[in-house]
Amino acid sequence: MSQRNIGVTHQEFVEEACPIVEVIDHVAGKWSIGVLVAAAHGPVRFTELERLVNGISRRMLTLTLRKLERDGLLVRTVYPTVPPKVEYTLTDMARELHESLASLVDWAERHRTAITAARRTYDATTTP
Amino acid sequence: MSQRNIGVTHQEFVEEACPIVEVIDHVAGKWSIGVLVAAAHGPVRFTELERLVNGISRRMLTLTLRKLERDGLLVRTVYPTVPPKVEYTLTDMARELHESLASLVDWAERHRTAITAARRTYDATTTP
DNA sequence: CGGTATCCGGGACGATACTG
DNA sequence: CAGTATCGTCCCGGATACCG
Repeated sequence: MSQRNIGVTHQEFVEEACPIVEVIDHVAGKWSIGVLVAAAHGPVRFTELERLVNGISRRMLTLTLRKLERDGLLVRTVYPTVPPKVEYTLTDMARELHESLASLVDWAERHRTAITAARRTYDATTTP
Repeated sequence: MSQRNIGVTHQEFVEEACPIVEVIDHVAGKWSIGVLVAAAHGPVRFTELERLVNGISRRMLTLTLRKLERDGLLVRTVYPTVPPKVEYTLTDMARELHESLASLVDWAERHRTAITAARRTYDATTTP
């Protein structure tokens, strides 16, 4: 990665090249997985997602949704009612992804105590 | 997330709770997937990984390896020779994860042009 | 209800240089 | 070969406040 990307941010530079690593980074990002999995059941509203995705802030939810919409993984449907109603739906491309994500989450749930234990051991042996 | 986590970083705070989102964040992080997939073939050396994982810097490779080792996903074996030789091997826990990761990478490869196209469309319709 | 705007601290990350 | 150290930048992401 040369230093001659003057006037262009690293973000833009990487997007230009669009390697898989960057695609994965979007799709498998901290919040993206939660949102994608939560939206898999069917159309989901903004506030629902806020509750379903544990620990996400309103700001990050908005940003994550916009990013996923931009990548063509989510469709945003606005119903011009009062109060407003907005629904998010997975695209076919995203639905195809769902199984991989689900198995990832499953793995994480099954092994998270083992991971916590491994960390404690590692920390104990490196910092006495 | 209360504001009363004085004296404790956000990192530490989240690790304490250790929710799946944080486990996934480690495992599915930008570089972690690449490293994990590259190491799946068998024992891999540091320099090999540097070549296999496209675009990673030496620094990030080291940090990623340490993080994965700490989480109990990688075993680091040092051979006390000159020049030194270090091998990284997946643990059983990590090997179990490999299939999910591989299908994720496969998905990303199959759809990355579609994603690039979706972005262009999105950008064109939002910023005229 | 479903956002947007602003502020700001801390972490992610590359570049560069040095080492056993 | 396989790292560590240091530095500087950019961006992630929470807190808070405001809006149609």
